[in-house]
Amino acid sequence: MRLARHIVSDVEHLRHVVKEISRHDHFAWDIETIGEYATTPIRNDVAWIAFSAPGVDAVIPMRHPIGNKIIGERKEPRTDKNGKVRNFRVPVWDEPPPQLRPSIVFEETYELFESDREKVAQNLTFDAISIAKHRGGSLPKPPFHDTLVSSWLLDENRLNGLKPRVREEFGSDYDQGKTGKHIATTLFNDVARYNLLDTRFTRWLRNRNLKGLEDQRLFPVFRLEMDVLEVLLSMGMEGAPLDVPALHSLKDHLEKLIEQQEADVYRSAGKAFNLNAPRQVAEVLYSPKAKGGQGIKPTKLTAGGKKKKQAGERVTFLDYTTDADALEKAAGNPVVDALLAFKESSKLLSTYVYGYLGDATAKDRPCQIHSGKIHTNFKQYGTVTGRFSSSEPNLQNIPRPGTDLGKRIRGLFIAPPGYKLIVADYSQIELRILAHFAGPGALHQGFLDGIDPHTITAAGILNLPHDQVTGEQRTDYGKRINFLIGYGGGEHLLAEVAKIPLTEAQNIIGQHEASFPEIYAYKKKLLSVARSRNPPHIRTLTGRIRRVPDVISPTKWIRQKAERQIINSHIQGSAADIIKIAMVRTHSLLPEGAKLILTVHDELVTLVPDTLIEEARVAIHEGMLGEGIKNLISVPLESDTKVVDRWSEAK
DNA sequence: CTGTCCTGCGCT
DNA sequence: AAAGCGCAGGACAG
Ligand SMILES: Cc1cn([C@H]2C[C@H](O)[C@@H](COP(=O)(O)OP(=O)(O)OP(=O)(O)O)O2)c(=O)[nH]c1=O
Ligand SMILES: [Mg+2]
Ligand SMILES: [Mg+2]
Repeated sequence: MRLARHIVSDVEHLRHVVKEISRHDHFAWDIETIGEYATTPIRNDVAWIAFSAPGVDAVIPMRHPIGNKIIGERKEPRTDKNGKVRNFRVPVWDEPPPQLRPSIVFEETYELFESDREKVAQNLTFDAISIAKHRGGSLPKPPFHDTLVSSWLLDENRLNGLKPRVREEFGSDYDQGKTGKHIATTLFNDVARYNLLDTRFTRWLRNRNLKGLEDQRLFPVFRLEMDVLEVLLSMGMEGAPLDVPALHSLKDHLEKLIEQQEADVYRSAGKAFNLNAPRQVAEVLYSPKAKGGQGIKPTKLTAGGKKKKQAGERVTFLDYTTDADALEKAAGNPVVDALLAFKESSKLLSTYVYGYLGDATAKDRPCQIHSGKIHTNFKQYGTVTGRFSSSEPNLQNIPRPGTDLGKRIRGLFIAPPGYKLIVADYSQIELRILAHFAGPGALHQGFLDGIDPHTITAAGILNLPHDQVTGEQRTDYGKRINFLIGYGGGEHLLAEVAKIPLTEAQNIIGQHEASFPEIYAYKKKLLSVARSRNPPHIRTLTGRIRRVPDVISPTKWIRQKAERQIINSHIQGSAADIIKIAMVRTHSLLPEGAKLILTVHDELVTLVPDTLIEEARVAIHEGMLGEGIKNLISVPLESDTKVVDRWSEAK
């Protein structure tokens, strides 16, 4: 490859390239980003952009900081993590060649991204949101092909990053040096080559994946996913508004609280130790009183401890778990009680408060708040079942409002003045899907009759009348137990979770089998279908595939685990299908000004101007439950919808 | 210094 | 040995 002629550094060349690309009905693009916020699409600086179409490969540098050779060395004082100032030797490079200004590049390429050509990228949301900044906030227009998503649909179990995919499909290993991780300090021509190859291989991969989608009859799901991608773009641009002053007060509150709780533990234990270090905690709790410990009898091994035992090694009390469950069994011991209190607040402070505010002294802990909003990364390819995952930060594990601290954290997510949050969550979603798949029987009939199985289960276990089951009891003794049993949980775990004797747990599982034979028949059939295919797999409601080769493993425990995964994936994956369809429908039905901002597996959070509440409510209802979605399953779909100022108020 | 594993825990 | 996630801190390897 003659690299130089693909590098675009003047406007005439750029215009020529745009014209060449325009002759095709699709093109791939890829960007390289730099700066403190290189991996934050709403904030990063786009330093390079490259395009690829059949017969066209062009790479356009815009703000690469360095040239092609090292010309010296410089000492730079930096503070290390212990706060000490040290001198680091850093290379000095020559100046980069002349580069086009981003404003010109995005002006000249503007129409390409507006056109009806298919726009191809690997992890398209990142590249699209990153360039929207330079396009006056305008996102590229569909149609799209995200090769990360198509690769994932074709095989959810493998690494679907560009490098491993290219290695697999084309046998090329073009970046052993991990250029992508440090663009700003990589030589100009090396970045150019890297950016060009990424883009070209993305286009090639698109062509490969199109064939695969066809072969595996995955086009309908792929089209759904590309519609979902548009919604994710909008959500990524919008972000979730945060009550920043309240976050700072909460920080002060938690820091004071934790200081006290820490002191409480040390006082009761008679010594100081690292409360975040499980082995140190185990030492204090489980070593005999004579040796200065608490002499508590350890109950359950850690995963590592179990392995040791299997391997025939000796286990000590350092191999026993110090998790909250184990500690609760020793409740009453002052060290344990103080430790439990500490664990709750320290988890919340480090994950949700420091996590959002970041640490100015550590560049791997950036502040996650931008103009009062948090923009999570919803990964469309983030699970093997079809659900999204959420990261940087994860907004799908915000504490429930059941405790004071949980309420204060969930309450940080707000509607600004003049707006409301509409929070809509499907009712018993996966149980309804199970009823659909299992067909006629008690569960199916129950849903037709309007029952709430979570409340019924909780009432049964707690021996309470239905109308006396609290929301928390419904979750802890209803939901958890229904899904535990439904997804193949054993009697010991059931006894543990439900806090009932083993015999009662055995009874409950036996009764379940007797009351819902159709569920067990469905599972059996599903597994035999899965096993009959090569490789073993199932398809969800929309035809999404989950491949579980382990279901034919000769090893019993591996095979049985795979069986549970198949059953769970069929149902969880179908629930994911439903929420994805609902997102696409809702997005297009919402009035201008109302925006979907979050999704939590079976929940949609929408930010709505006060004036549009009723319109938006109707749109969300229609999106989640209307014709065309409710027909997907044979039991009614229901949702629970709340209009609130703070997320914590929806419960 | 960076990267990886383990333990533990937040959520659906 | 219900399923599916991501993140923090400690411990350790390089
Ligand atoms: C809480 C929980 C949920 N899930 C799955 C199944 C649920 O249907 C799905 C959504 O979770 P939830 O919305 O918490 O539960 P739900 O929809 O069954 O009940 P509700 O009427 O209160 O909304 O996530 C589990 O697999 N295990 C669990 O412990
Ligand atoms: Mg629900
Ligand atoms: Mg939910």
